[in-house]
Amino acid sequence: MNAPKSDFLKVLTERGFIHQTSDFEGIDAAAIEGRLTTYVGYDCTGPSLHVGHLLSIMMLHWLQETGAGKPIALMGGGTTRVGDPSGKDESRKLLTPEQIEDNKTSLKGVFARLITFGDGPRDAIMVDNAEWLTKLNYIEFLRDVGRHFSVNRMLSFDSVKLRLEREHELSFLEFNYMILQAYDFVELHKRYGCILQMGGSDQWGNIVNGIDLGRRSGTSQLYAVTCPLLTTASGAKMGKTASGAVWLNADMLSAYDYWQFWRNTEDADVIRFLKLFTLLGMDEIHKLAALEGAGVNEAKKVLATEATALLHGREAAEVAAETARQTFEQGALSESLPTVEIPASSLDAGLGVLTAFGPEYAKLLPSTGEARRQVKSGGLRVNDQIVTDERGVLRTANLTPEGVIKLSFGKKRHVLLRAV
RNA sequence: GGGGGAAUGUCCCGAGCGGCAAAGGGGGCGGACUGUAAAUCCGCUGGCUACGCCUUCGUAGGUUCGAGUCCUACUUCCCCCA
Repeated sequence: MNAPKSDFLKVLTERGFIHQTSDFEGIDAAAIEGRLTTYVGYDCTGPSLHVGHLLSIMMLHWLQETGAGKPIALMGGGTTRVGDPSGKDESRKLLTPEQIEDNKTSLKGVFARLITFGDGPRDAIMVDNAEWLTKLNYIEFLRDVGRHFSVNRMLSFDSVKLRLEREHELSFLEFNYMILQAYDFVELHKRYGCILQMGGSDQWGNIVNGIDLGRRSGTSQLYAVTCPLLTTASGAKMGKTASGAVWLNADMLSAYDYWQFWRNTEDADVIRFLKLFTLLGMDEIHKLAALEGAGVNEAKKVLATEATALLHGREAAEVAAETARQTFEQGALSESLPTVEIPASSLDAGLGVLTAFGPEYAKLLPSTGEARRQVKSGGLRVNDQIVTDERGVLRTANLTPEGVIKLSFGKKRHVLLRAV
């Protein structure tokens, strides 16, 4: 591939967003003319998106930022009713239309942080494929769309092949997912002149299906861009913290925890992530790249703060950074650590340590059994004192002058219990 | 249509003569070492009102003092014959 001429592809290329493209020159030309109306689809399977989705949202951001075209965030209100079989062994249990609707509402907020919505020609729009998918007539659909798909070929796609090879059930319902996604692409072209679909590298097959369907239905040339699948340098799938997925919604994962997630990046990933997940200029990133040894920690802090600021706002990011500084660098007690309120009466009565760490209170551990094991391996601390007695009890006397009890699990996770 | 196999700890892979909370990996978590990193080493890896109790081996029954293990039926998948 030749050097890109458009700002859009320049940025995407130098920041490492591109895994595969269907026609680099063609996309480049359309971007220069500013007519690269582009969509990315998001399923509504959960109440929040997670870091894995962030990559494609960033691509939409750059699309808009460089004036390459109009971003379309497609909510899969319709396709979610079918379920994408990609990469999963089991069928997901079907969500009710109500759940999907709730999820959709919950997902929306994140996009506005990174792309500008509105009515102008370059403003982003959000559409829901339920709008057209739920109105389809089966026989008509089969005749117009179904005839363009070869089952022989569909069977060869990874999403399908994986299930078949592993002897797992693949329902006819899920089998149709890729057809619907292809149809979406063509429909978005008809409605909004959309000519590019972006997505994760696992979506390549599905996107190309859409391009093929477009050609056969007489649309103009459609394009595909995929981004790499996110993994850490040591090969692990990215997007999990110790406490679970890295959600983008603030009510699912606090700004502090989000900041911590980025702070704990492996050395080898810092620069790559700065390019992908922050808006810092390349020259600035190159400066950070020069840091070595323990100095890399400075780059990690920048990464954490910038990434958090994008999603949760600058102020929340600064607070998270400061909380971390006090907690980790000074070993002091920061009152802005995640806090759980407990009735003062339960301290008067005495609260079992194991219970305090468990799912009812601090939620640092999933069960008291797990808490018990952690006591044995010295992983729990109360006010920085290692817990040695699993039958220990927290009382009012354990409250610090600030009126809290600091519970720590491992070296990195801390929760304050505040008596009220 | 006939014959032969398979399903195990709800993260995955995988052993399991009738006494089994069930071998071993991987992954995950904790500890040590570090820099809130990686690599390495050690420990842990069903639940609970906890020297005891409860729930787990595809589903439902049965035999037995006792079943993951034996029998019957069912479900799903694989292989061979037609």
